[in-house]
Formats: sequence, structure tokens, C-alpha cells
Amino acid sequence: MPQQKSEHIPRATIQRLAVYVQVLENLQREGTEVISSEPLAKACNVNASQIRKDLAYFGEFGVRGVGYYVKNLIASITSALGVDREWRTVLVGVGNLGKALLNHKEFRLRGFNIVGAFDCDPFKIGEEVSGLEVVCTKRLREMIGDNGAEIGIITTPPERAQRAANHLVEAGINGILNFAPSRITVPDHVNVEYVDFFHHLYALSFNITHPNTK
Amino acid sequence: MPQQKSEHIPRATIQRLAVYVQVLENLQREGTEVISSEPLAKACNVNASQIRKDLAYFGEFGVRGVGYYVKNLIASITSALGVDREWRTVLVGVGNLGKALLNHKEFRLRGFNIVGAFDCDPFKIGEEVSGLEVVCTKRLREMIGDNGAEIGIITTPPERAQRAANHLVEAGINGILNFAPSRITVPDHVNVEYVDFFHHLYALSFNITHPNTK
DNA sequence: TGTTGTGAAGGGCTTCACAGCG
DNA sequence: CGCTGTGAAGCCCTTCACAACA
Repeated sequence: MPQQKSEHIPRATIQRLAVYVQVLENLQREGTEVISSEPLAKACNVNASQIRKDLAYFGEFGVRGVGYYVKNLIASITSALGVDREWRTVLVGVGNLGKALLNHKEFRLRGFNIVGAFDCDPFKIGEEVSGLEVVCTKRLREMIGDNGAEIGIITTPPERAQRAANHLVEAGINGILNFAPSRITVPDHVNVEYVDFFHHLYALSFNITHPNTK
Repeated sequence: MPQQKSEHIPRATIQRLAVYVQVLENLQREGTEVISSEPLAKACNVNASQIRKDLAYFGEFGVRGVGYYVKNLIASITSALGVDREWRTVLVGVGNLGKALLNHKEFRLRGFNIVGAFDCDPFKIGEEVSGLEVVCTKRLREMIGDNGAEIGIITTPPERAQRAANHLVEAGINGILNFAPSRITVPDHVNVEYVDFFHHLYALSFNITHPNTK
């Protein structure tokens, strides 16, 4: 398995790698076994050199004159991203969204197992959702000590997101996926990703309103 | 209401404007009336000049020596983004995710009304979800002629996303929010935004795996 | 005086163009 | 011969530093 070649990798590259995997998986499902950077680039809506450069950060996965073997390339990229393993996650905030995510099978399929559900509402504590007992957020630390989770998912209301983040950080988590519509502050070693599809609707709104600025 | 000053606006700026609105709304909820670019930048995790430059694309919203009036700034940014109005949307793919979105009150609150629900599964057609009757996807064109929707939301399985997109484009939509885990191809005048939180989990996975490359 | 708005400088990502190689 | 891998060029965005001004 090739090792990373360069120290710094652009954030944009990582985001694109995730897109490549997605497109490659769909190609594989349709029976494509080999693809060159040009058609792959079209499918991903990027420049072909961009793909080759992105991959070059991690190794040489192609065959000159031929292209990339889809199956191999998926394996190489998922390995580079570190998603060729199980990640244990915990979820904080068992509201509508939280419950929907807890019941979402895709998490397990993709290797992101949700192994704990937390909430600070006494009425929710003890409730069972998707095979998990909802536990008081204050017990995050002890529970994570037991289950060894590394990633936290925040699905609280915005005003409770920072507190949830604090609990997660204290419990030793080093990655947070924040669905709450608020920014959170965490120590440098903790990674945060934000998911908010209203941001995307805002972008659509802007682009439709100003079609000339594209 | 100030007009846009410059022709081209970086995509990154638009994304940040959405963040600014989010943070400003939370500040407003907490009672903050005035804020200068420095603390706002901290809360948004960006550079202060960045904020000032982003805003400068659209006008002069601040008061020198004072800062920005939170309420005014929210109004200015939402106006710039074009989200100070109602947007009519239609949703294609009434599965688990689709139903969850149809029942999500926040859409209406934010001005993105879902006015149509479509699916190609005969068993779903005619069903009522959140006050909307599920209609056959083939009837998108005629229905949009009636309800004047401008934005389409795709929540189909990946293999049906492109077809859904084709129907939406044909029906005259010019913005698509795609939740399906596949890329779609559309004419130039149609804007597409992708929502996939596994991409974010992949990014977390990478950053945790390679803490030195940050 | 304090903070905005902005030209200029700087840096990083993208694209080009082609050498390298199967 | 075709496509990858990559140095170099170019471009766009970010950051700096300060003039402008309430």
C-alpha cells in the first residue's frame, strides 16, 4: 500500500478524493473496469490534470497508456483517506435528525459505526433508539473510555452544540461532524466538519439570482 | 438596498456569507447588537480582512470606528444572497430521506417552501406526505408550469439521480440540491449543489489519520 | 480613536504542456 | 501510440498594511 508522498495536502484535494470514490463506485456498479483520467474528470466535473495531481500526492496508481483500474483505484483512495477500516462514532442530540441518523444503515455499511447515543434531556435518557440506549451527555467521558470512539456527531439545537463539543473533546474525541447550525470552537488537534444544507440552498439562491457572476 | 459592486464573486465568499449569517443569527439570539470584524472573524474561524473583503463585494455595511449592526448586516447579507424572499422548491424521490425533508419545518421557516413531491414508484404515487400528494415524476413539467418552482431537490437512489435531474431541467428548474450519492450532468445554466455528509466523514477520517498534514 | 474599506503583496491551488513510460 | 505523472506557469484568493473616515 503506497505511502503519502507529500506533507501538505490541499483540503480541496481531500474533498475531491471523496467525489472520485463516489463516482468510481457508481462506475463499478455499472460494470466499468478501467477508466482514464479524461472521462473520469468529465464525470466528476473537474480537470483531468487535477485528478492526476490529486492522486500523485499519494502514489502512482495508474498504468501509462491504459488508465486506472477502477477497483484498484477505489482501494487506493479509500486507503489514502483512511476509510478502509472501521471508525467508531458517538452521536450527541437524539432529536428528529439524531434519530434519523441512528436509524441510517449507510453509516455501518460505510464503516462509521455509531456505538453511543447521548442527550441531556432526562425524558430521553434511557430511551432505546436503533438498539442503543440513550445516555446522559455527562457520561460521555466514561462511556468513550469503554467503547473507544474517535468521532463525535453533533445533532443538538444550535445553542447546545458548543457544550456537546466540549464534552466530546473532554472525552478524547478528535473529530466532530457538526449538524447543528452553529459554529463551535475546539482545540487545534480536534477536526471539525460542518453539514448544513441550507448553506447549499443559499448558494443556489445566490447563483440563480446572479446568473452573470458564475 | 446596495447593489453588487463586482462581476465575479468567489464561490468561497458565498459559502462564507452563509456562515456569517448563521453566526450573526446566533449572536442576535444572544442579544449582541453590534460587532466588529475581529470578533466576528474569530467566531467564524476566518481572517478579519476576509470578512471585510467578502462584504465589500456587495457594498459598505459597516460603520468605521464602530463595527457592524448585527440586524442590519443580516439583512444586507441575506439580501445579497437573494434569500430575503420565498423560493418554491420541488422534491424528487420520496424515500426515507425525502420524507424526512418534507416533514422538516425549517424549510418553510427559511423561505424554501417545498410545493411538490415526486416519485416514479407506482406504490408511492398518490400517497400523502406532509400535506403533499406524491405525483409521478413524469408529470414534473406540467406541475412546475403550475406551481412555478425554481429549485429541485433530489433524494432518489444514486442510479435514478440523473434521470430526476433531466426531468427537473426539462421542467425549467435552474437550481438543484442533490442529496443522492452520485454526480449529475446538467446544462450550464443550471446550478447544482451536492450534499453528502459521508464526504465530511471521509475528510475527518483523513485528518485524524494524518494529523501532521493539516 | 477605533474600525472599516481597499490597493498591493503574497501564497497556494489549478491548469498547462510535455517528458516518461507501459 | 496513449495515457500517466510532474515541473513550471498562471491565476485566483487570501492576507497584509494602511489610508479613510465616523
